[in-house]
Amino acid sequence: MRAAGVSGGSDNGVVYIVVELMSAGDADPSAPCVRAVPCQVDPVSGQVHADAPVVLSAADCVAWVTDREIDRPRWVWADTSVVYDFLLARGVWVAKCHDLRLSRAILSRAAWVDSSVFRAPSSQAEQGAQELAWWDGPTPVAARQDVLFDESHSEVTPDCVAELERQMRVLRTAGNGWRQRLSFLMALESAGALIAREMYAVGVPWDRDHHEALLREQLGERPAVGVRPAALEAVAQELRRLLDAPELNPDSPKDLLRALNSAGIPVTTTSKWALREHRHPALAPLERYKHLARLWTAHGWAWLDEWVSDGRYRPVYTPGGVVTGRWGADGGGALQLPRAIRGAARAGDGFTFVIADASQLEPRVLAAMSGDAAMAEAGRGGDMYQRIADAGVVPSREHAKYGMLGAMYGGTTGVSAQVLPQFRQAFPTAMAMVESAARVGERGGQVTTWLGRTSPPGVVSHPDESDDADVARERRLRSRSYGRFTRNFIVQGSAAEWAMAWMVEIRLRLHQLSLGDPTLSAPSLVFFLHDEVLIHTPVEWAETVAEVVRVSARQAGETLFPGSVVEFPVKVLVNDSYTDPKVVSQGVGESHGDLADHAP
DNA sequence: TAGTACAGCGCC
DNA sequence: AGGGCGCTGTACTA
Repeated sequence: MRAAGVSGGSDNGVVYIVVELMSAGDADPSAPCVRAVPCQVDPVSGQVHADAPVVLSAADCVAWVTDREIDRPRWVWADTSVVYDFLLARGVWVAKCHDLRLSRAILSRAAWVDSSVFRAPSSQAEQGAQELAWWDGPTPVAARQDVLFDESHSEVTPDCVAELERQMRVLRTAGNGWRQRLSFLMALESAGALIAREMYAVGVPWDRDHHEALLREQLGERPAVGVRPAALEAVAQELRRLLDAPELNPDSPKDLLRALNSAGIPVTTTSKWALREHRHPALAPLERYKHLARLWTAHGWAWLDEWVSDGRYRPVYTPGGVVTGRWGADGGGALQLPRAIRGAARAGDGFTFVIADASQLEPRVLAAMSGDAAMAEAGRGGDMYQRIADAGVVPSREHAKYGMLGAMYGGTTGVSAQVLPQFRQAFPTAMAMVESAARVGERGGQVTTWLGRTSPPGVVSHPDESDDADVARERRLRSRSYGRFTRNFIVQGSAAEWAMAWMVEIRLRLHQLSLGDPTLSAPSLVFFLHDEVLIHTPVEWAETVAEVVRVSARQAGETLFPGSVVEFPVKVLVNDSYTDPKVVSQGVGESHGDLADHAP
């Protein structure tokens, strides 16, 4: 299957259907609910030719498209989280969309386009300016489903067709190569938004009893509100005794720091890594206290009450929520679920999880985008860090790992700085790319990811003779810091693009699978963590799904980096609970996604 | 009382 | 070590 949803490089001939919700209706799929405007986009000018609007029910949405023999039109709407939630609740699955807000954010920051039309209304200045501001603002309360169609809140009626046309025109101010990449990026970002809402709708099967047993084991019984759990209070008491500080509140860093200093521990911060430099009988219990306190406050009973219902944990993702293009999370801590509680994610009866993560994704993306042949070669057929060590570039796997992290993050000390010269020599092309990105950032310039997402403008600050030494030093530090950011931006952001392409491929293939068996028991993507996905699937499809995950990784690499020899192996694990493929399947996981998978 | 800054730690 | 986040409690400001 060619992944139509991903190959958004060209929009020639694509039919766009602009969709707006027009009536709350009810859950009845036959009730009229959306106004749909079929459009064609002129490939040269970007002009949008709109047909007459049609009013559709949810049931119509699918049938109508089929009747018109349109294969997978691109649905266009202001906000995926508003319109798609509405459609999903009525059983409408959408193959691909164009999220106007997410796409506008990409285009309006992109270095390679002239986006002035987003800021300069051509006519009807007052009204026009308001509408332009609407597009850049947050989703208005009135558009959210909980208060949908509450007219009192909406002062501006956004014109989705007009916004689509603005975006298509802006896109065409980019050179041909960047136009295709940005177009692709918008397609990926929009598809990601679909996936994020589908994940929310499905949820991760979550075993409350298991989670509570885990809490009881470590913290004791659930305490009254505002009271420390017994086990935590016991550790606090022990700390007060060991530090000879009867009034100590270990939750107060200030209080704690004072107590530590009084006890003769010369630290200036109470952070875990600083304390590990010292020896004192209180430090082990303190680390234990911090661990338990975190578990209790962030992922304890209150978390369960708020985020798990009907046996499902529903992660709230915000695609494009991070400057680099990574997804963010909004409540529930979807991107910070501690390993310690992941075991509470348990597959339902007759189901299991396919857990997959991409091995050493960022270095591989760096190798591919820079075209560094040596780095690509180091990633062939196995553990990249081990192979770098084996090749004699550095003495050990650890050196290779920290060297790579230093290259991508801008490490200046320790092992990462120490092996920099060897890395420069062994991987000149890749190192030149990240170091060039760093220099651009240091000068206050902007860099872009592989698909053209652009870093925020840096702060340009020129030296001045009147500066004293401190000011000059501060400016140098800021400049270096921004350089580390832009250095990492190109890698982290491009890796996020790979991850989205991977997930979109997986989604379309899983959908193909379920077409053959249109029952409720289809495999679903339920969780995502930067370079890792969790799929809930009927047991009998687990191996098929595992293969889908591997094939999709290969396809994502080929789609993003055509002709590149860089491999993107994934570790795949089939398990009834959410455990870590990195830990559980050393060796085993690789044999799933092994060399045979990458053979021509 | 409400909002915000910061420290600290969870994840990648 | 170095990049990106979200969430929590404490401590502080308005």
